[in-house]
Amino acid sequence: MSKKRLSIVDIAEKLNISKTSVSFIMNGRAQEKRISPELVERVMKLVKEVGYKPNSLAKSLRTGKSNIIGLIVEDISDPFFGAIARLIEDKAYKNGYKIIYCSTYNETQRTKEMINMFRDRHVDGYIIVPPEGIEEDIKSLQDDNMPVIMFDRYLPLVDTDYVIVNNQFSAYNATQHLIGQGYKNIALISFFTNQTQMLDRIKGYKMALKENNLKPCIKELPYTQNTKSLVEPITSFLKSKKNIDAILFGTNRDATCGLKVINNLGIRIPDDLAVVTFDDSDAYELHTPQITTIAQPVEEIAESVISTLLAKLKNGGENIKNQSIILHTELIIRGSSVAKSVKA
Amino acid sequence: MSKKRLSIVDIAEKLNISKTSVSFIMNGRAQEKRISPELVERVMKLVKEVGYKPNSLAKSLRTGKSNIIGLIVEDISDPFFGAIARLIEDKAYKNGYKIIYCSTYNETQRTKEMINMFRDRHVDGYIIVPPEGIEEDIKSLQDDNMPVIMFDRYLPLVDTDYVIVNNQFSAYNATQHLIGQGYKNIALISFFTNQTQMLDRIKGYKMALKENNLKPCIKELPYTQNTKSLVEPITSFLKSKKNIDAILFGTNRDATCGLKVINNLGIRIPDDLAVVTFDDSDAYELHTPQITTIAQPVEEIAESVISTLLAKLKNGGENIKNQSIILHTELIIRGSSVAKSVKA
DNA sequence: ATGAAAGCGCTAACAG
DNA sequence: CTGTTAGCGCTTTCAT
Repeated sequence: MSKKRLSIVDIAEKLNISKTSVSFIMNGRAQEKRISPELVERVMKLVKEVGYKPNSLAKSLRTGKSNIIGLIVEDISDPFFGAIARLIEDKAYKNGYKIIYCSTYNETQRTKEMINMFRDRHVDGYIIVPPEGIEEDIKSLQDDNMPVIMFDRYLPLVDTDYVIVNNQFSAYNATQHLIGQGYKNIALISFFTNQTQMLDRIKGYKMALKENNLKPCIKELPYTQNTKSLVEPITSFLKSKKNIDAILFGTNRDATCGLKVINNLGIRIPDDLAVVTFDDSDAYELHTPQITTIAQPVEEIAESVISTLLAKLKNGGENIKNQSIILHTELIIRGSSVAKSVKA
Repeated sequence: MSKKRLSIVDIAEKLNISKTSVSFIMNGRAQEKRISPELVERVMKLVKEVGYKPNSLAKSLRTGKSNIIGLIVEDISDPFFGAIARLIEDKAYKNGYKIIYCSTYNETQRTKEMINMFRDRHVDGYIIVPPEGIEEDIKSLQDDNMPVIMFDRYLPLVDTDYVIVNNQFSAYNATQHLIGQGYKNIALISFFTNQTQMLDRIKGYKMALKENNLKPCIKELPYTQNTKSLVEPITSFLKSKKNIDAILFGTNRDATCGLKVINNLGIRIPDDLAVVTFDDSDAYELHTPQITTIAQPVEEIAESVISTLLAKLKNGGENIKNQSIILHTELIIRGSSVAKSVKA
């Protein structure tokens, strides 16, 4: 069929007019340019007929806009990020933007490469879940006037838009909940990082304990794509800390792996050990007993991220000051954290 | 900083040479064009110094190649597709290709639009999990010599590369397993579609039953993004079919929702009802009892898809005949399908 | 109201 | 060995 794509000149030639007119008409500027409705009619008819589509690459080259948004998340196969990616994608498409995405796995070097690839590809805006150490790259993006918005966490030393949740309160609240249910030796198990979301969660956890004169006990895990490698450290931690009676997991990755270990060891929830985790997932609802979670408002996060970015994009990127949007989580209390039963 | 990106002419001018030379050198064709190593040296030094990056848009416009692969899956937030997307992305990047992705939600119209967007964006190749009704669009892609590979299912009326699993045997095998464990009233619950993977699964299920003189019982569900709407039909099905003693779920979506219903109704697994499902997931391993699954070889699928596509891409897209790659699943037997206990 | 022409940054014939 | 030049397809200023 269409062995060769037709260009704007093909259209112009067939109609014996100049490509300028075609261009104006295609871009809805006929009125403005006072092109006769009759001509507009003829052009549109032919365009429809032959299925002419402007070459967006050429358009981008000329205009400098690509209508592509770069989405850089920690791991696209993580349910939390996957769900947000889906929602963002959806809203972006509805606004005429496409998404190029990739995963950082929290690797600084990889992230830098991804940013460069996107920049190279002339994406119009960036949505980034930042690992540490990319401050300079972000600044350089901003120097080029590229809109950048972060979510899940942010870089304290760079002024960007960002959307996060109230991590500190969420962790504080969840810990208070456990304490209220009678638990006293509450551990926090989470991957180790200096990222803001985790720092805040740890802070909230510690504050709740302090308020109640309890001692914190934190088990730091490495960040790894291969969750199997988390089994050993979690197992030995649980074995060595027999007095722990409740665990707060920092992320769903940690919890998913942790629950496997707990089940393997035959530890009963909540009788032997109460469990609360960040991020909701089907797995927790299906678990027996169901797992209490700090559910993040996934839809609101996606909505805030994309609408903030689109606003900048429409506006030409300037004039609007950066925003910090802090959304609230919901503590969904389930069976894994019910009141501690008095044991023999 | 870099208020304005420099172009190839900037480099050429600074060195007082022509942009052609710069272009050849940048593309590693210095040797071939017998450009003096000394000049190459000088150019590379300046390029590094000022951080010159060729404008890939202009390059694409000129060469017709974009180094982008379009990935169209059913739902990026589904664990199965998310995991494959991640692996594909990884391998693509390693080969110098980027990924633009989107989700179809099995909607024909949406898929057509996505394909058009990708085509418009001049992607070099397509990886598609096809819904029904896009045969013409695919053929049109092929008319333009675009490499297309499908996975999870294929379109019987279009000759493309595809990677699938042995769905019929897998369903047959799983059903035989249930029968071998003493179950006799085995239902299949799955979303309704004429897609090949599902047709094959149904076929395998039916054959196993037929071989054993058992009657099939199929509950068809609509495909929907909102799994909440599946609760009602599954609930009423389970309530009305009291004699069912085992269920095979057609996909992880169906199973995840189905398990919630089962748990809600207080039905015990496997005493009241045995369960087997397609697609493995953390949720099934964490479930009590653990769920028997037909695990698809996610890594192999991703590997086959991307390497087949890359081969076509390197080759210029022609000459290589299309391949059908059929990978094998693994039946992971867990507690949800152990031998039926003799009930009172 | 419409068209000519310049140019976005790059590649690749073709010359020299 | 290196440079000139003609586009890729589009937008947009400036003429007419």
